[in-house]
Amino acid sequence: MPELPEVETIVRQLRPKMVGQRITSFEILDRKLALPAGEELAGAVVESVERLGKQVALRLRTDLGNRWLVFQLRMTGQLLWLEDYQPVNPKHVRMRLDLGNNCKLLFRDIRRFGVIALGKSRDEVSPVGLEPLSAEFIPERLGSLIDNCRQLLKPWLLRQDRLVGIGNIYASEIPFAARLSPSCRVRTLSTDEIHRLHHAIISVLELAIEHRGTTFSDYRDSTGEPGGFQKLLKVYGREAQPCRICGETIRRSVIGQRSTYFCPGCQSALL
DNA sequence: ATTATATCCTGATCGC
DNA sequence: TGCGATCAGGATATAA
Repeated sequence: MPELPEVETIVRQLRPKMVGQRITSFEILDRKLALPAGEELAGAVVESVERLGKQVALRLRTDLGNRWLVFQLRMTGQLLWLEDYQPVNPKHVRMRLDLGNNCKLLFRDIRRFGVIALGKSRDEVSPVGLEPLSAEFIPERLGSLIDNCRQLLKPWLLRQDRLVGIGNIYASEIPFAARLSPSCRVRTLSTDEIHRLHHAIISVLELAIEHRGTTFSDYRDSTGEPGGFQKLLKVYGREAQPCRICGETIRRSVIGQRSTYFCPGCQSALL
């Protein structure tokens, strides 16, 4: 499931390949994908490739002005970059962009939860939450985002209207790194705990980016390669295995209908 | 206002 | 061998 580190990995790979390239043609192969005014895409030039939360955004220069083409990969979406006649698994391809020199960008998506949108400005296509790797994200800002919220920590981390980019894997890994229970109430966190959480969010996401994201099932980068961070997961998917820090048995519980993993030894205030 | 639940969708897995 | 049930979860709409 592509979260911030996985999407960042894809964006960093696509940027040098795509910037300056012209979209010569495109095809939508899944009629579930609606793209109003999609005809504006043909002939557009890619000005930049950016990550907006969990979205991959292409800023395009078209005859009608700037356009933003954004891909939400959701559960199983992949953006695959192909050069020349490089073979690819043709199944589940939902959209194809043709660029110069026989290069193609394929949007593959097994479960078809992914979404494509076309907007006229960055604001129009940006998620509302704060980027956790931006300079604005400081402990005091985290505190004000939490404010008086009554939610448990783990579901709070999944809220894209507060912080963007965290999904179910990192929403377990971050509380572990902060030594906080995923089921503690965010409003009860002390100043010290807010600082630990702030540091954990940044360090876990940055380390995961260094390792090109986590492949648990379907995630692949734009070259089709899996990530490397799954080898470094401390709790996610490790139910009944020993904690790498304290040796206690990692446990799984369901919070907000989602699997949640934690170490009862390292993370206080258990469920 | 907040929190819980249902929905979308396919492939992998499991029990019989 | 096959078949049905279950599970995985990002985001959103709707219900409580």
